[in-house]
Amino acid sequence: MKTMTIGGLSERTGVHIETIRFYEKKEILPNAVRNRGGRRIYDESDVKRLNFVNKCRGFGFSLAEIMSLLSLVDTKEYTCRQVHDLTLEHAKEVNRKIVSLKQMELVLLNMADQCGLGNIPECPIIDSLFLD
Amino acid sequence: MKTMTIGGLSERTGVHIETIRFYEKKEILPNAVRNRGGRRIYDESDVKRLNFVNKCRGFGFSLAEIMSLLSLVDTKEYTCRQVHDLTLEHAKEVNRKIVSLKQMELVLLNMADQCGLGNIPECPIIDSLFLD
DNA sequence: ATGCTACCTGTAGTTACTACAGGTGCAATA
DNA sequence: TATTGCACCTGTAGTAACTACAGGTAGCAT
Repeated sequence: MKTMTIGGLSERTGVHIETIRFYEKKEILPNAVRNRGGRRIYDESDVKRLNFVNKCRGFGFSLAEIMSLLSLVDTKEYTCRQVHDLTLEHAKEVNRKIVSLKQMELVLLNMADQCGLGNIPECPIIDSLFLD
Repeated sequence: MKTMTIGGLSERTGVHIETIRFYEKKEILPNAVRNRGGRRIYDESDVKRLNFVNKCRGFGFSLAEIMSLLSLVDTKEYTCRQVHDLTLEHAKEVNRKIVSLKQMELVLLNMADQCGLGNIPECPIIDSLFLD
């Protein structure tokens, strides 16, 4: 029996109401069952699914990736190895981002380091950025 | 004398033609001078400014941040210290991203590690994501 | 004169939401 | 029972930073 309102689901999962409706429109969540008045009603299985989606988002998976994970789950046509590989693939992607951000950080810190901290308009950062 | 076409500017800077027009619309670049036929023409100062914008984007500055940097430069009302502080601020932001990505990476690798790599449907990753 | 390419404008699509506007269900209070 | 007020409804527009397209024109070479 579904009795939870969209507001209740939102509170249980920490996902904004608008985002829940957005996920439904994008077919990440199934079309919600409605009560007589036309309002969405949910139960524990909806909480589980939405938590899954939310956790995956927290790990940086895109909605497209989450959809493919969910369709594996929905059809039950997944193996542990498939999920393992997808996860590792994603971890590699995350690592690539880390590496490039680290490089960026280094350059920024170096640039800042070369500043005289003076109150004069000349600034080596601006100068170097305008070069070439 | 401006003689460079938008295609030339694009080649010189590595910035797509559409992006150059987009920057103009967003007022990051000034409205381009036009030739008799109504086409945009550029010179070396435009190359410099666009390179500045492009480098900043490469360092992860948002267009809004770049605009504020450029307006400092345009009005010549900046000091080395101001630019230094903005740069350091941004470096901190980059660092925060790195930290959270590292956490994410760790969790993903741990999850993958707990997999049996088997061809059975049961998978601890899926199970743990569906919990709570 | 013809044809080709580079250019022009304006609009729509991308990702993952968020923020409205204008209208309705539902539960509690007077 | 009537009314208030909140939670909900749909649909659209806005966000960032572009990219892609459609339908039309400039300019150059042949």
